[in-house]
Amino acid sequence: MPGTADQTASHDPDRELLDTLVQTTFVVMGILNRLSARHDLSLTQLRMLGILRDREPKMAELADHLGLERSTVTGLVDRAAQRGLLQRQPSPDDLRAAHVTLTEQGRTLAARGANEMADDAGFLIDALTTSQRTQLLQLLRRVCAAAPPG
Amino acid sequence: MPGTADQTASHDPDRELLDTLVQTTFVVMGILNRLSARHDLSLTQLRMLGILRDREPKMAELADHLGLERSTVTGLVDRAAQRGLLQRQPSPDDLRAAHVTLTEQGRTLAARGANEMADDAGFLIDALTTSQRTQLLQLLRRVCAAAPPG
DNA sequence: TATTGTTATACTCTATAACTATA
DNA sequence: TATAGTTATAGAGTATAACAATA
Repeated sequence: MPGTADQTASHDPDRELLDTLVQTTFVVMGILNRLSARHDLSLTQLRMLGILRDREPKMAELADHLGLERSTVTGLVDRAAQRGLLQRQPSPDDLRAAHVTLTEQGRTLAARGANEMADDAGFLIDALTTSQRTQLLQLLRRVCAAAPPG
Repeated sequence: MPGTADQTASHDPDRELLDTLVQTTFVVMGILNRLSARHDLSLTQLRMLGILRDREPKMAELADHLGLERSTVTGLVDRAAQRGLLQRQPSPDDLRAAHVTLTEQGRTLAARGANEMADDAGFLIDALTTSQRTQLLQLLRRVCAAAPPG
């Protein structure tokens, strides 16, 4: 922070909190990236599997969840389907639409990812006491609640 | 009896905390992605500018900070240099090595990114009281402290 | 010999624009 | 006409392997 006309974290406590939140984001992203790579997945693919664990959205809905363009999702789904992780199911009420659903293999991999995340990221909260973990959970829930529905 | 391949967060509080941490990560990543895109930057490029605000690392060091391969960073630096955001400076002690340094333009953009982050992500902590913000900062610092040096 | 960085190559990710089939 | 999804295209991000120059 020294050296520059720093608008950085300096003395604004909110700024400092947001900086730390961003730093935390990169830490978790790194862990998720390595975890994904271990299974020959991108972070986006892993995230997609996570989303599909409790949803069977149409392509456009999936694109919304991911915050990506429909054409991008076409490719993501193509590659995942080619690996046998998911399928396109025709929609009963709309001949144009397709629902994306996990295969057994996809469901297994998604569950495995969740388990490995617990293993790989567990050390992050090792230094926290039980009550600190509870506190952090409450606070992060409030933060997520502020975000637009994903 | 979790015979029901119990999906999501179930009842393990640590699992639930990590899930929420991941969810928070995707929320912040989305904000950072949109912020970057607004300036025709990728998230990685924005992050690189952030790193270079208080460092002038060699290529290999920058690669370590980013958690990417040296060859990948060659391309990232090439494109950023072409836009006038940074430069390669020859190292005084090693003819092979090059230090990466921000240009004035790069420094300005990095500062602007930090400011806009405060604007764009501020709403995430709007619902928190002052003491909750302090609490969250302390907790996240502890989480980041557990991570390997970046 | 080992290290620093680049090049060559091959993917995946991503967006925009144009297209098709259905609504 | 409008919507769901794909295709075509182009560029960025990423890794692996091979290479040049320096240490």
